[in-house]
Amino acid sequence: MKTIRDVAKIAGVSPATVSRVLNNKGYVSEEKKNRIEKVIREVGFEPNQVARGLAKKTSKTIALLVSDITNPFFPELAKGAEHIAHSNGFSLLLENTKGVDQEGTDYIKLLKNKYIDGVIVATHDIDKYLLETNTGIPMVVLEMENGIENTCTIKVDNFHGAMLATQHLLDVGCKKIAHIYGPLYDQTAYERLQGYQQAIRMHDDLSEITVAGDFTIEGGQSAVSQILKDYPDVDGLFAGNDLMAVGVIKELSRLKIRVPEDIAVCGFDGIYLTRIFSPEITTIEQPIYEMGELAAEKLIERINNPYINQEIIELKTKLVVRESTSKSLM
Amino acid sequence: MKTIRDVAKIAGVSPATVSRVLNNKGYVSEEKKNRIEKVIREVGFEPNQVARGLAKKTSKTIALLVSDITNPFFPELAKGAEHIAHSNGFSLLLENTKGVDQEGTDYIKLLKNKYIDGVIVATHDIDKYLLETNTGIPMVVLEMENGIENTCTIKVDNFHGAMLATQHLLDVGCKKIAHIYGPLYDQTAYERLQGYQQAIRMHDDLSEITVAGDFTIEGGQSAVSQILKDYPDVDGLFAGNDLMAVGVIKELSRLKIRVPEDIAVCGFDGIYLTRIFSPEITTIEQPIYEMGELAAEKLIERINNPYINQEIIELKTKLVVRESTSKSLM
DNA sequence: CTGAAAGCGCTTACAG
DNA sequence: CTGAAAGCGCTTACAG
Repeated sequence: MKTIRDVAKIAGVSPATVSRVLNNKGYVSEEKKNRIEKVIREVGFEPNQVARGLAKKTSKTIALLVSDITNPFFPELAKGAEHIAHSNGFSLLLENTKGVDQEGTDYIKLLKNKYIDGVIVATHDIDKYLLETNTGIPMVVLEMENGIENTCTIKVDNFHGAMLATQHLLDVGCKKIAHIYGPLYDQTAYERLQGYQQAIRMHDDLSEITVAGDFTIEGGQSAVSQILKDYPDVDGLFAGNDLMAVGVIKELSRLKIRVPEDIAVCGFDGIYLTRIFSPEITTIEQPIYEMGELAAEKLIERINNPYINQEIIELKTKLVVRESTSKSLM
Repeated sequence: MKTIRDVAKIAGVSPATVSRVLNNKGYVSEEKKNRIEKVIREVGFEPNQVARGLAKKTSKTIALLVSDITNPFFPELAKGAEHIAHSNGFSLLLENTKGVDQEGTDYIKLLKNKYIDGVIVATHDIDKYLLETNTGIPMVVLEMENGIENTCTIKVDNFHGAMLATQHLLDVGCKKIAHIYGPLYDQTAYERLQGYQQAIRMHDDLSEITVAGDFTIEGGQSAVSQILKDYPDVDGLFAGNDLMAVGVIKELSRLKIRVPEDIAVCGFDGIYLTRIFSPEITTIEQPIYEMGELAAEKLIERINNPYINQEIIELKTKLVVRESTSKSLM
């Protein structure tokens, strides 16, 4: 491996001058600049990122904290984030936080010891406030917050989306609609529940039916029997996320209840699975890949300018109608 | 942030001695050792990984190269790899190789410039031989090779698995079984095709029906019409991977052909999707998560001892029978 | 057993 | 505009 000293020697200049052209900062004569660039190309020199990192306290890498990469929401997000990271010369460190290190102290250490330049937090497993105050590292938080000092929060209009979902079920003729909500410490789950309730309350002849789920397939499955026990005449189910919608449909299929003829089902998130499942699942779609890209963009913006204040970005969701609610198409 | 000098000063020793206890190498008196460890704990000292990296030419991170993390095979693999990486103090860098940088020169640069300690290659998008010869970095290759000098290859017995799948379709009463194979530059696809052919040839009354697919859902979908055009009486389909099996079932459902009553379907891989799809999909299961773990273990073994020779590990697959072939259960 | 010194490969005031 | 020097925070022969 060539070093900056090798380049300097060949070009007949000092390492400092080479460094200047590498970083495009400080004055350097056109003539030397050309000479140095030529040598760099000829010997195939690439600056050592670790050495540079030590000197500049940077690593050109950002971390993505997700609870569990096997949850299909996250690969899409990760791909979007990685795309933008790469186009800006950053690498992406992947961390699964589920089941590890409650307080996040290990992550704090990691981020600091490796000079990680920024972090995208898409998990509830660790304390974001602690992370922020203890590292001072630029941060973008996804999907789950009311905003944290010095960070950018990216979320979607869960409330509105949930209203859309509920209204859609009414539109296709459902008379009795239940909602399976996610864990309420998750802001997302809470807002969606509120949206459902609001939509129901706008109609005097409807009443709320809600049951707790946990955002997993199994949660969706077991919620079904609970609902049917008390409300055997339910004809519409709005699941708080797509994974639960999948569970719901599986369970209904097991019970020989037809979707959407007997019960129409709508999910939330827009993970790829809703498109390939059979029946294809109606859902409130979030722009997941784009959220990943935006998160990385905002993060890099903050890395380049640490003095940006708190910021909250709310993205639009949209209803995507598919087989699981297409009664009229049957 | 405290440095090793701060610790040394407080403990009344030299930085070199602190370094010795940090690395647990070289002699240091019990008394000083205790004193130093106490100070380290008290001030909460953590060695700076970047500085250490520069001195030792290491980064305590391994890279995982996958073609596309949104392909459901890879998150499971990544999770397994990350688990082992973390328990050994390594971080995981994630790289999606699809559509970027054909020759892999960018990756070569990245790996060298950041002192990446090792790399798990689970993609066809870049030239592994080039990678090996140009970086000299420890490498584990997945699923796709006959072995490369100085690397560990982990694969499954695709041939045997494909025979199992085909035989299983025969066992449940199929008389006319077609195989949709993946792209043949993929060793995996080739071996599975061979396994299918071998199983068919063992029966005089059967003949081979094969059609090319591309390991995607869409590929599975379009293969169905091709097969049905020429062989309308097909009653068993063995898809070269699970994604194609999903496509096959979706297309059959669209054509109102029942699975498994009219046509039984078997996939290959054992991705999580086969368990949650409806109908649940019979498949030849690979231990994906465990492969991720094993890859990381083998890699770390090689990082710690660079003189390990070429190695090929073949794991067993197993048949998992589910609804898509359960004719008798209907 | 221990410390001073040099080195890992860069960057960045500083002086000229 | 340019170079010598010091520094980023560790590690590792080397001498004692």
